[in-house]
Amino acid sequence: MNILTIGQIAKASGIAASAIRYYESEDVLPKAKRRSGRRVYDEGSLGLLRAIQVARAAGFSVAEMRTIFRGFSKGASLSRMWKALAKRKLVALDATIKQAVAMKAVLRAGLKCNCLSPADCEFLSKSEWNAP
Amino acid sequence: MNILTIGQIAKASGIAASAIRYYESEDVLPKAKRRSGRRVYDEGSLGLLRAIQVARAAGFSVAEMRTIFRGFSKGASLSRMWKALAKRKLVALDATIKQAVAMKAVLRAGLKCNCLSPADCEFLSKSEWNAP
DNA sequence: GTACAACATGAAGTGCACTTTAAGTCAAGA
DNA sequence: TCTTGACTTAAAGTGCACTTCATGTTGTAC
Repeated sequence: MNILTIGQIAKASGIAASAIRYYESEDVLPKAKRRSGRRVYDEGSLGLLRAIQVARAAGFSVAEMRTIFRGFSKGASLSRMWKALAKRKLVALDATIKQAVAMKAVLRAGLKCNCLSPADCEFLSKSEWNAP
Repeated sequence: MNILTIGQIAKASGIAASAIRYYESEDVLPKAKRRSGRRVYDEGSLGLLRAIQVARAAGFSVAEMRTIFRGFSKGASLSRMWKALAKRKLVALDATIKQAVAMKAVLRAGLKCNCLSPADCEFLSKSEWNAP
């Protein structure tokens, strides 16, 4: 396992170096080892950064990622928090997927629809997708 | 169709009145008619607000919603913009769904996994889900 | 050994999406 | 009529997730 500078993992992961420093300061990433002041990383960190990318894209906040990623290795009570958050998030992700599917339906219909305004668009007023 | 005050649609839609005024100011919502200064709405507006909720949840920005919702009724060139945005968004929504599915896999694995840290979690380092 | 790019830190700045505040207007009920 | 609460506006404030800046240090190439 060869070592990487922050610039190198930044490039490799597609996450800005400033963002990586920010995640470290926010305790989402563990404090990187320093070699004469500079952060050094290994390839394992790259996997973690990709996990962060996925989590962000899936709508996790920085605070949530702190719990998710730092909770991996911690003891019983933190682990319970982790599991509780993970379960809530699984539900939230299903909601996200449902919303995305609904919005896809809106857009596809919009691409075909010739209504004059959203307010009296027959499709928009249909209740299936804009349910309570 | 009975008329509604901003407080009433706010309650009915679950969107704060301040947010509704904000959407109007940002030209996402059409300017509401005023009755002695106060905004008045009809039930059609409720459908539009729900559409906005779905769009927000699906990751649309306010600027995008302006194009999406105000573009419904406009002429040829705006309609072309609308269609272009809608197509791009359909692609983006598929990406969102994929990310959500990936994160669900991460979380489900995490709920079963006994690794000591994310950095050396065998699952996290698996490449299927954290692909390029 | 000197120049320069890449790094370090802390603080301040940015953009988005609202919310809150301040000061005033309006309408309906006691 | 008076009070109360829901409304109006413009402007300022908030929280998040970073980015940029100012200043200083380090490692490598020449």
